[in-house]
Amino acid sequence: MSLERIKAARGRPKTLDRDHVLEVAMDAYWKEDIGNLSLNEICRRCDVSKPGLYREFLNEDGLMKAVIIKYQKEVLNPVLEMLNSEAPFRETLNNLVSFATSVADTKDAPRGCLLIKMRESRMHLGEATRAQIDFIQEQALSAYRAWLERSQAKGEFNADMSSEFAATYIDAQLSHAASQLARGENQLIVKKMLLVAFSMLVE
Amino acid sequence: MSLERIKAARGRPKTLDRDHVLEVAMDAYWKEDIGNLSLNEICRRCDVSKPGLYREFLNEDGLMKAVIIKYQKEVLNPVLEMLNSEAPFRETLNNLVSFATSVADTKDAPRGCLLIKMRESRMHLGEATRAQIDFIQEQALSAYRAWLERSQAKGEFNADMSSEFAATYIDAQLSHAASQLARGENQLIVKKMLLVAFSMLVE
DNA sequence: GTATTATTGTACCATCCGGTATTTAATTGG
DNA sequence: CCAATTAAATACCGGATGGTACAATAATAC
Repeated sequence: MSLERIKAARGRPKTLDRDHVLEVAMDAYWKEDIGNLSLNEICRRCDVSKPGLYREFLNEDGLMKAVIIKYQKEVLNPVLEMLNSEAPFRETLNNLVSFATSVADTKDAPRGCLLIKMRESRMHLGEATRAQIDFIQEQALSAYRAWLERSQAKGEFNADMSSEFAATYIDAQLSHAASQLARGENQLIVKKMLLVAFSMLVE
Repeated sequence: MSLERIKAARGRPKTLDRDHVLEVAMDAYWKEDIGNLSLNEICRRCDVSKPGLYREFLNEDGLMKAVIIKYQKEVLNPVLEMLNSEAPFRETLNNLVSFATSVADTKDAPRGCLLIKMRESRMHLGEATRAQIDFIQEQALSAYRAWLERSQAKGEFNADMSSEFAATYIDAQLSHAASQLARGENQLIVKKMLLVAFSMLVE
């Protein structure tokens, strides 16, 4: 029995495709200049009226927050999963580097990391989006830290620095690589720089 | 004899203070979000009418180019001068780090580097400004390179990488530090990270 | 004093922005 | 068939933007 069909709602049927809007918006924020991307433009691109968008997401802040949450689920969480692997420290670190500097071969694929882009243009974001970004950031930092401490315990990571500082350093370098890619810099050079920056972590 | 007085120009005497406008604009672009700083706002702040500003600088692009040139003269060139010193490699590198992470103790002093800020918000800039930024960037990279090659010749720098790559790496790390400072991150942590990132260059 | 030259600021232009009031359309419940 | 409900899109709001037309002003040249 039960919710095969959800009771056939009351009023005029909804035609707005929430997921489609989020896909278009995520792609746009990821590839283009966040501060110069208007709600109007997004409405145009996914053929949705402005009041429709406001009904669904409340306001621009709401849309952006929904976008970053989608990004978190689809892109960031899989990365953080890598940190739970029992693979050797070196290997996981290399995986991180490879992942961060990988670029889909499609010509107009997004480059860099949407989270980092948003963090960099913090001033253009609303309250809710900012809060969500800070939350994700904290989450990531503690994931790095836990991974580093596990590696320390296994004797695979023993650089002369606190796990907290190392987590900050790794996050900073990966973020920097992401912005370089977003700015269009050469993928191989960026990767080489990351490896140099991490070289003292692996003896 | 001669140009004690410059011939007392013909028409209505100019009252617009070009230098004052440039000071105000440089300060503003340096401290605030470039993409959200309108010409109107700058006019308001230095009490100049909009047509006056357009007459002096042609357009927004012209103003920004004038600002970055002023910044180059007053801030960047002195840094590049450091690279001509005959001091040991380590010492000059440390000077670079200290300079990059120094923050005036005044509460509302600008943080980070205007050049890097502009490079990061490239999309908000006009043609002329972009060209000037690329020019400065090339200049800086070859200054780093020359310095590295001189240090190599003196046997003070011998990391296993080309001087070109090392120059790119150093520039990237210093730039990253500048954006972190601009974003308000802790000055001491940023400095510590820079030192770690450069640790493999000095043995 | 009058023409010439150059700089000034007011007041305006079209365009876009985020956000909303309002009317119209599509459906269910009775 | 008629109310109730929900979502739709048009058309608008005030305000900001980059940029300009234009008349007023202040000086020199003659």
